Amino acid sequence: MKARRPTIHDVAARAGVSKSLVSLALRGSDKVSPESRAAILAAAEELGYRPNAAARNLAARQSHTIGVLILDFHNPIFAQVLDGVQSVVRAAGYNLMLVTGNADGEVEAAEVTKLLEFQVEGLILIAHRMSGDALQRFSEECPVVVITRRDSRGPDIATVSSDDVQGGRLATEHLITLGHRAIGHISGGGARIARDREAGYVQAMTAAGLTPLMSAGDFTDSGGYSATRALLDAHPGLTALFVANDLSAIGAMSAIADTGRRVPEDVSVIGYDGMGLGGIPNLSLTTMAQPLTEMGAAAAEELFGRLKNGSFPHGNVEVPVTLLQRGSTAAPAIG
Amino acid sequence: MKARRPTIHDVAARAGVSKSLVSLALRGSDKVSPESRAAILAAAEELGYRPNAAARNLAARQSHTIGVLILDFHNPIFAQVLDGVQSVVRAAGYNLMLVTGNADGEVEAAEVTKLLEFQVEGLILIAHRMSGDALQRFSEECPVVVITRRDSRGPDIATVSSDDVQGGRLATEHLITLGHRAIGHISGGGARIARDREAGYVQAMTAAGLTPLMSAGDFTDSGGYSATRALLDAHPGLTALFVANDLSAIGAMSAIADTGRRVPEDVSVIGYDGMGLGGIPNLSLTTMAQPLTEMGAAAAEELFGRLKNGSFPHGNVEVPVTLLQRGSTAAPAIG
DNA sequence: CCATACTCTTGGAACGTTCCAATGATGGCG
DNA sequence: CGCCATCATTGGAACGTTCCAAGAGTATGG
Repeated sequence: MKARRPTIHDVAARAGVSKSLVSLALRGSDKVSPESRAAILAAAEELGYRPNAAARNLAARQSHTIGVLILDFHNPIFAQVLDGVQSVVRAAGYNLMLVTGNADGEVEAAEVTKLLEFQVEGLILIAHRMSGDALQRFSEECPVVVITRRDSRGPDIATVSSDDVQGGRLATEHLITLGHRAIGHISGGGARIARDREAGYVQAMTAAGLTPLMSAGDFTDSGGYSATRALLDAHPGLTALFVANDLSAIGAMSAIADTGRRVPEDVSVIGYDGMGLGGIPNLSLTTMAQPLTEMGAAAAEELFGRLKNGSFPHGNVEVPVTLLQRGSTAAPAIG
Repeated sequence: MKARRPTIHDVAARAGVSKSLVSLALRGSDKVSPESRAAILAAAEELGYRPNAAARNLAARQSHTIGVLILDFHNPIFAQVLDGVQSVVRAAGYNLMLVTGNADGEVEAAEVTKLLEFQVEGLILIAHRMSGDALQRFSEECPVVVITRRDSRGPDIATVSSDDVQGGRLATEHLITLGHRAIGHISGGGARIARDREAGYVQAMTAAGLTPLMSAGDFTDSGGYSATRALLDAHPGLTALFVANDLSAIGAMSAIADTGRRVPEDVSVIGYDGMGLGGIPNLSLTTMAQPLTEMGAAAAEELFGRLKNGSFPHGNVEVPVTLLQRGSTAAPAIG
């Protein structure tokens, strides 16, 4: 079958030097004579030599690798966050190991465990569903930065998040200001962030003397669709909807269309996240926007600050959510 | 700072056995006495022992890991493909290492190189932009399965793809059958797949005696948007558009809306891919659908077949594209 | 001309596992 | 009672690197 991969010894033999010098030369040390370097590079090239990362990490006792957990690849907002993470990590010359647990806390913990077995030097969680306990245990082994959630804190845990309660409040107030009274909420389920946004909604409604009307989605497009169908069946008089995230809001708008209503003429819709797709005028979804790519970059900066200087530069970064008014919200029809 | 991580030796000492027995017990061998097993498990637990993957892979001379390259995390269709890959890989008890080159062939090659340094046993490319040469070289080091592209073949390369020329033809013929004559095409740029779909479009148009009218996008939503604006400016009389992929089609629909036209009353739009979001009635995008998750699963099956039996079960899998007629296409307005 | 410094190079000891051949203990059987 | 098979266990040699202390050779300065 396939021949054994050439090792550093093979390169050394072919170049007529010791393995130590090959190691030095290949890593670009300046204490290798030009002739030796040339011979070594040529030998490596001819043999098709490829260093063994396992051996390198083992011997060097460090991996130069950051582990990243992504909540869900189907939601494009996480790709935007990942862009920010990746640019900083690449600039620092580090590697990235990327995993997902498909929004299941148990699977996530198993995947993160694998990352730790690979000796990652730090962990960035682009949202997650793990228990506080699990997170705490992981943070004892390497520094952790959590994006979007802020419920677990500690000396080895940094967070990059926004105020979801406030965001939920602002979104609801936008609808109230437009003149809506019958305002529903499609929640994101039991997750922490979902409950915060929901709490903001309830606060704003209560403060305005209005009755909260809710239906539970799950942050997915199809979940948003069915929750909206249910809520519209129960309360046909709704004129506005605050949906827990943009992906669900896309589903909600479909549900609205399917009941013969128009957006925003019959029902206004505001989402949450500021996803790229939402920026497309066609969807034209009014939303509470988070600076997604910046959040990813900030998380990576926190981590490298910690890796270099022993402590997180900020520890807990709070980014603003801003109302991005587009075409899916309007004043209610008179009557 | 942090204490040195406990090793297998520490566990052995604490359990009062040899390191070899610990290794055996931890891997679930049946030739370890129940008492020893219990003692070892307890010791490992108490010390918080975590095996070192680098050492394991080095000593075992295998990584039990599959490398996966994803073209672009922003396009949700690849998440669907990944679902299929992941389910098969997990069922086989293998690990996954996931990378992306942000649709840049050079970066992709660099990322794949890192995967090979980690001794991945196989490679799945969920679309890619690398040169045939680069691909060939990689395939000499481990078996490769390419999804969506079929232009590189060889004994160590399998493909899972559909007939993009045919798909482009079918999409165009759908519009022709509806009665359209002024049919434009928003292409995906110079990539192989893009050119194939474009070729199908040109074939169908020519066969029907119609003039092809094209504008180059780049498979992204914003690229689709601007290419569509340009094409509509140049040819205001267009009544239908075949767009190279769904993500671009979403952008195209926005552009159409921004010029004051409606879909499908003024302009029909057909996309390509069958992305999940397209299934939402609101977007309601007619599309040429590929069985995305199945394609991912099929790719993984090919790879494991090769790993187990030395040869790919099929080598080149062709999946069908089917017309998924939804609300974005209709007969042209009379006049 | 010798001591010193500097440049380049080297062999061996790690790193934390797995694998293997070998060892000791136990029990059944003729 | 001795022999053999079976079972549980062991130490040492890999795996392919990096790191380190030390060596060889050459130039520098007194």
